[in-house]
Amino acid sequence: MDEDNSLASGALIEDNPGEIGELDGVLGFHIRLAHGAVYRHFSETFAGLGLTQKQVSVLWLVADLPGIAQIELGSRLQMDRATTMTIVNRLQERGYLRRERSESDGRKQSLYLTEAGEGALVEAKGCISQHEAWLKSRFSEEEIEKLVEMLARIHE
Amino acid sequence: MDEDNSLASGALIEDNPGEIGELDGVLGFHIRLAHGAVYRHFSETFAGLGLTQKQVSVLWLVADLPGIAQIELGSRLQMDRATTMTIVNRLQERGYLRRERSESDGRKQSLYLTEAGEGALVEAKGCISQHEAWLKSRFSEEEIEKLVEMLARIHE
DNA sequence: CCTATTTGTTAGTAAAGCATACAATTTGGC
DNA sequence: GCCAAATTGTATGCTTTACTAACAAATAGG
Repeated sequence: MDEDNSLASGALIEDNPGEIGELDGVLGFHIRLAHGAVYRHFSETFAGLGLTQKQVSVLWLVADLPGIAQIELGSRLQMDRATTMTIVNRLQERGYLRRERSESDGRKQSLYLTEAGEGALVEAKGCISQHEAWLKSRFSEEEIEKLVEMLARIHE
Repeated sequence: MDEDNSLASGALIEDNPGEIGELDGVLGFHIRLAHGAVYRHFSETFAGLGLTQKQVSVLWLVADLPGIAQIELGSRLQMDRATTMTIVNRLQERGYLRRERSESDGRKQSLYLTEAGEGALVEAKGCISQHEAWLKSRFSEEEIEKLVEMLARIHE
């Protein structure tokens, strides 16, 4: 069959802008060692809600920026338009999100949370709190701050 | 279509045994923050070689344990038999790996590196060195040790 | 006003990973 | 020694994810 040279562009850092520093919101971390020894902690936190991390991210972002356009949403979460479509579609089908044509620009869809969507986000944030409690049971506040600070340094 | 409740079992920790502590071999790390702000560094290190991390892991493991059975290899890298098959197949097609029926157990395939496979692994290790140099340009040795130590604590 | 760009949408594609089914082999109870 | 059960490898097909390409509607700019 085909080869699986499926790795990305080879760029060492693939990141996005945004603010670091809020302890509030650490979802997990993940280190790869060589030899396949993958040590990680992933918050599969949202499994109980039937939500993926990406979906929660979308809800969260729409809550922060009501009326955000799909293209802007996708860009902030590093998804292309097609991928954004499928995620927004599913959230809409579940009744968590609604679309409206933007008045100022008829090409754009303005996204808003429904009440159900707000409820789901509240639940998701509850899951994050649980996860953070777990994190804090293992690491001191200084350690986590140090970790976040180190991450910030990656992007300098 | 179907829902995308594709998350794993909900287990908070999904890990594997193995030794931590060798600075030698840190391939990258990756922290997820809420709200979709994903800060990470992944070593797309092997892209230039046309190898994925999993493939390198397989080569590495076979080099360490010549004659290892597919099932054992897959288990150590947390892949099921089918996934292991495809990866081993591709590496074999490229001439990096060869299979032999185990003499002691006719069900098993014993895996060995070819010379080409050893060469590829050497190259891959070179890439890791480069990556580590990058890491060390940003973090002190104590910081990395601290990081690895923190990871170890996750699994206690 | 006409062309180029942007945005959303759909459809098709490729890769990763999994479950299932099956064959060959080994193991264990009798 | 014999037969059922378990193990291992293999092939097939499915699901999920994410991408590209093609297209339509709307906007922007000369």
